Amino acid sequence: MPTLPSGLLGDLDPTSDRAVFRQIADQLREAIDRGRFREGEKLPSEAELVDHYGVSRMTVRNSFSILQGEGLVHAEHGKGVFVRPRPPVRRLASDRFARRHREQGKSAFIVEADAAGSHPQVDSLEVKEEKASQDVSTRLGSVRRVLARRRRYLLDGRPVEFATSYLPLDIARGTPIAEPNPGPGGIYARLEELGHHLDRFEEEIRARMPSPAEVKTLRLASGVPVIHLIRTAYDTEGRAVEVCDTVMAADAYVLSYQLPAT
Amino acid sequence: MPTLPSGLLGDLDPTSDRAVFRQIADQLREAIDRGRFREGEKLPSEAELVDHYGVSRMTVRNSFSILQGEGLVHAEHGKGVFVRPRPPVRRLASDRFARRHREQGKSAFIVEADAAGSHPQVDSLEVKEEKASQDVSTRLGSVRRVLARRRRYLLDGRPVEFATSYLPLDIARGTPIAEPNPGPGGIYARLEELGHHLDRFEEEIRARMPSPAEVKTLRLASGVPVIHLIRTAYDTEGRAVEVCDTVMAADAYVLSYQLPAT
DNA sequence: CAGGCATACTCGTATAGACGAGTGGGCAAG
DNA sequence: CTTGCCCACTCGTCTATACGAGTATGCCTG
Repeated sequence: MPTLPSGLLGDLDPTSDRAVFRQIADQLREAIDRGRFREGEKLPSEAELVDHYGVSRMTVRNSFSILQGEGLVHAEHGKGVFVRPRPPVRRLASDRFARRHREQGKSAFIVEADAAGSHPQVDSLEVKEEKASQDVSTRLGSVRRVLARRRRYLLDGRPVEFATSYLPLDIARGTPIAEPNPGPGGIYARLEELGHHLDRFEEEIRARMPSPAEVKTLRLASGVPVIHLIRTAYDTEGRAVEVCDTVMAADAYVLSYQLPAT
Repeated sequence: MPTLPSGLLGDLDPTSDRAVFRQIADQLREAIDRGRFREGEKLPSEAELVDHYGVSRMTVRNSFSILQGEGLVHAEHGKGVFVRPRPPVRRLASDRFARRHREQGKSAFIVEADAAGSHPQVDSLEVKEEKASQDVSTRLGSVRRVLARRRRYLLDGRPVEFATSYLPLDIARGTPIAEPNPGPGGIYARLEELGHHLDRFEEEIRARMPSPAEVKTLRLASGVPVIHLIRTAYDTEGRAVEVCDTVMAADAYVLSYQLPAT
């Protein structure tokens, strides 16, 4: 086992109140922040740190688990612990549903990702009628059953977003909206063709840690939160015509909104 | 030590591939989700779970640390492990900076919290001139130095938000904006009085795990992400007149935006 | 009755050891 | 040279133990 380059990491302060594993985590964090370890680079192995600090292995692992919780590092079984690379972020602008973006044949996601030089994919397509949850029912104005459209978005093979659209059956049933591929411009284009002219959207944004199911679906590393966005689309008569529930890997997104200062 | 009520938690599956500590975490998580343990309620102690499952204490603690990372529970030294209560959320509407909200003498935060029946506070007031960071400088259009206004917001004694406003010196120096208390309507009202008529805001939203400093300032429990919001205010001439950098405890906020479907 | 202390229970920190499993490189056999 | 195995190194899981420190309760003392 190669010994640790001296000077890379400091020593422990036995007089400090701070727990040993926190001191080790502090030193590793600082080294990462200062760029002594770069993105994707391997940190010293547990055994090396055990030697360097003269502590037991569980103490070192405890330090790593702190950094993992902060989303700074991730462990790979059999390989080592690595500085977590920051993925390229997808910027969602508040005008992303403007009519002018709805002209092309491909979905906004595909067009935008292609432009950014990434390889986009959409999978997990599921379209079915189901009972509306309490929340969705309230937002759509007390509907019992809805058409649900589920899909997962991937960039360069990595899942980044999982979204479900809910539409009242009297609007969607028997229309292209109920097809797996609703056609150019997506369901908003279809809604307008069907006479439901869109007036405004309302978006609610939360952030939280993912459920185990979300970790699985989005292949999330530990220490990565999700952004939970719920969008409601209203037509010009003030009726809610769609609710879209989206869960995004928070390390892959920046949301951007333009607000008038009225 | 009281023995665990039978039936509350299941048994382990020795044939399962799933690690023991994950199985225990699964069972606790499910019990919480089903409401068998309510918000704020104490979970079985480590010793009780050691007895119930016949595993070592570190294994039980490992299970708890999973649930802590998910933000489901929090431990209190000397007391026990508790289901983390969901605090009341503060809803931020996208029209919160509209002029009509700027008339009253008190800040938007105080007015809104009072209306919601909470006890609001603002502290950590710091107003000083400093060197602009690279990011702030870019956003404000290559300024070197800025006026920085820092403050922390609390609801019912709990810190929920930490914000810093940056303004170019040529706008803010020597004006009420450079005073600790800028007066009724806040700095946006002062900006308009000084002839900088606000035209629009741009808000960028990210979510991530907090830094140790943010954990301290916002007294965050583990497993609680932060929402990082950067707002830039533009005047009618298109000049950026303020950048506000805000870090919010994600469990205390829902952001809401109204978007036209143009 | 009031105050203080002892105690039991809680989680926090740390050690030492064991075995398992994924990865990758080198060496030996074909 | 290629194939396949072995081994070293990595992290993952689990046990058993020890002591420290915060909390709450009840008893004992004044």
